[in-house]
Amino acid sequence: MAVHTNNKIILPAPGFNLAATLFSGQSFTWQQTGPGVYTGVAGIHAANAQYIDGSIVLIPLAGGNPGQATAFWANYFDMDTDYAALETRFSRHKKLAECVQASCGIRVLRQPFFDTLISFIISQNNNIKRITGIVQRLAQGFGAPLGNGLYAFPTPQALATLLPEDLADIRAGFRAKYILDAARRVASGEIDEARLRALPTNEAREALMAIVGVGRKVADCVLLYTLSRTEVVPMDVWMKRAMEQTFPKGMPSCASGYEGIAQQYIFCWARENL
DNA sequence: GACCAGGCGTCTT
DNA sequence: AAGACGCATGGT
Repeated sequence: MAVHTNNKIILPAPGFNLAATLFSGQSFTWQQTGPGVYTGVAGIHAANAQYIDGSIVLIPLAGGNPGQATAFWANYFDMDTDYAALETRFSRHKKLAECVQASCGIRVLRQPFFDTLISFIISQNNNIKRITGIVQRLAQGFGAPLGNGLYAFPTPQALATLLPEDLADIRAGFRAKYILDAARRVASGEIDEARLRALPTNEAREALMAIVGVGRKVADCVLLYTLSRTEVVPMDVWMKRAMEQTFPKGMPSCASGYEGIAQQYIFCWARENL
């Protein structure tokens, strides 16, 4: 499945679209650093990524040993899910087939818990460009340096003791207090990733929504992008508009169990066509 | 259910 | 150059 040789990690992923996935609004920690080359950070890991001959080719820049890095990125890019099979299944529905066509090769990333929680708190009432900037400044200001000008995402502990004014330079606006509330609850153990994983989706959502600044939408993004609860559909106002125009009767049943992934396809299609 | 909470990217004038 | 508008929302 995943091969690592000469400090390279090769993840076979036929039909994958790296750039579309990286910049589809799931993650805010990647940037293009060359033609077809993308540099990104997730947790303590950093890597250059390219898509070559049907495979994701990663050159780790920071993180654990080669074995750990391989396992981390294979999970990150959701290698255990058969996207070809999903696309075939979604394509049974005429309209959803169009969305699959348009989204060409999107995968739903499995991102580190705390990164995702904070990133999506920042994403509320905000746009991708600005979100990326805020996340970057947060990492530079409070994350561990990884070399090459890259910074790990800050730990909950690093943020938990801060005050909103300490985040002024981050320019997160009114979201600063939300970031800190989330960090404190995670640092104290009140919100615990392992415990959330053991919980049914409804209860995990409820627990997340106890954080000030986490509503239904942000909670569902965390459920989908880190806990891989593919049945949730993080429905925002923009998406609602797209859905009502595209699927007046709701999500097609052929997506059943993978609504969140189907939504990602719809989202990409809608961005092009609506 | 209305309204407010930073500030910034982007589009208009 | 300045102003308007909207934002992958949530709290009050």
